[in-house]
Amino acid sequence: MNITIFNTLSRKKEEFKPINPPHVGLYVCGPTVYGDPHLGHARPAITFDLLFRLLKYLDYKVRYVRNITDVGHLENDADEGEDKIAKKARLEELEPMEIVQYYTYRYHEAMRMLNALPPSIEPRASGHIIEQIELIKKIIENGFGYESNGSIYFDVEKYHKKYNYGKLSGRILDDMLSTTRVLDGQEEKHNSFDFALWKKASPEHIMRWPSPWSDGFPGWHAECSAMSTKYLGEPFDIHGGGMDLLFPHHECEIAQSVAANGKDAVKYWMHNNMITINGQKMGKSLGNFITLEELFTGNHKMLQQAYSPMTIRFFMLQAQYRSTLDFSNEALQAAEKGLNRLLAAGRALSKIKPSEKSTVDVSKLKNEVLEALCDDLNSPIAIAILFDWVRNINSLVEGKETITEGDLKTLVTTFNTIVKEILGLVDNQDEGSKNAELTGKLIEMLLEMRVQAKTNKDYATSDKIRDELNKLGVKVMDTKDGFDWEV
RNA sequence: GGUCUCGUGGCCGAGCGGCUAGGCAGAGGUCUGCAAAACCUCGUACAGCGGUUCGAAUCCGCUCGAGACCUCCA
Repeated sequence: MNITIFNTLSRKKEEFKPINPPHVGLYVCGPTVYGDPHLGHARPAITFDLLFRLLKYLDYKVRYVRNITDVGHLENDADEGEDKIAKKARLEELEPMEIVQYYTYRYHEAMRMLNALPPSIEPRASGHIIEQIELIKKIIENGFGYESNGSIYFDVEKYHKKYNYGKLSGRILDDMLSTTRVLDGQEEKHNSFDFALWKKASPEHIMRWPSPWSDGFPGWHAECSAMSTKYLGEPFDIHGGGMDLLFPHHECEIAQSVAANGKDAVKYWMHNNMITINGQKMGKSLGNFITLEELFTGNHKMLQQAYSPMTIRFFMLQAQYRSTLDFSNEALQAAEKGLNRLLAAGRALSKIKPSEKSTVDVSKLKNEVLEALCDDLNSPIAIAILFDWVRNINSLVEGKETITEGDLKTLVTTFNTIVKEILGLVDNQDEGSKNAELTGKLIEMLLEMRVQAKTNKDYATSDKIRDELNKLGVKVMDTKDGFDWEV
């Protein structure tokens, strides 16, 4: 099946054709590890995790590279402020690499809980200083970088004369020239929109490396160009990230690659949209961001309750990645209930008894879901189709619809593959630890006793068992031929 | 100010010229000792005003409103 991808470069959906099939190179901008992972980090992680899973399902050999930015990301993009990690280190009186280590670990933990598969390679900017220096050398050789006081800057104006600066973000250089002219404290740069490739470190700056130009550190944009090329070659297939990185980060990446190698490094650019809270973007400066831990524990003034990692994942998948997604308690609670219904149907599959003939068309499920996902990752449609099947599954359990043994096998495999492997929605209830197994057996023992009480019309006892279990968080449901329960 | 998105039923969210998703909430019903779950039925929504068309939520124009980027952010 062919995948179409909305390419930011052309602003159109394009058919995805890998450069070297069956191999696919996927690079996604990862976090700058100077703070706890938040709701915003979850969006690209889940979006590109879905793409990764889908591509693998379609038998592509995917190399998924997602970086860790641990140096060079400054407080503001005028190439002025302090390095984010250095600042955090100073505030916490820690070694910068302690900050990096701690928040990288926190990020990994959160991603694991969200069931986002680890990338194939997770390179760190600080581990690729040499590659970045080589890249900068090439840019200078080709005449697009200049030295100023030990720092190296990218000459955007010169680059634009030969190539097209702004083609990704739709920015027009002449407009930028006329609207930005204040150069307070930016004497090192020829133009305000020039960006740093290498920054000379001030004496007190801890994170510093030797280079031909000065002891210093690389500019923020250099790492992605250097590392994507190193691990995926040039050109490679897909580069992803949040929409907020479109400008200047990705625009600069393009300029760097083209300036160094004379050609574009990326075939398809993909950008996920933002999470909003009450219609407004979640952002550090707005003070309205929620960390993933707060979300998982419910420990935040805006949260009415805790939301499980799977609820968050499902919530995100219910919207297409290019739409903004508005966060609210109401929306998350709806997602939680919907997810439970979906997962309950998955569990109910084992209760279906095969019949002589099928009154449902199983073959359609897989095709329709894949078709939706292959259309620029339209996960909401895929989920809508799954819910049609939730209804079918429940009807099959009740015997209102029938299915042959062969079709049932297909249904079980297909449904589980889509939900668990492709959408990555796992059911915590079937994570079979010894304890969980024991608990399950104990609950069932109690419920057997309750059935006994019921047949004896001893409703006092039967209700007591149910109420006590409810108190412990076990939901009890009677069925035609017994009972059902969930935690 | 420049560039660009978007306004869909109570809420969230698909749809991108005709066949009017889905989830949650709500109403009624079936089942049941009760409850829960499940199932069935129900709401005819597309910011406003014009235009194109046999036909528009979907295309064009204007108006109103919201938001994003141009500063750090995924």
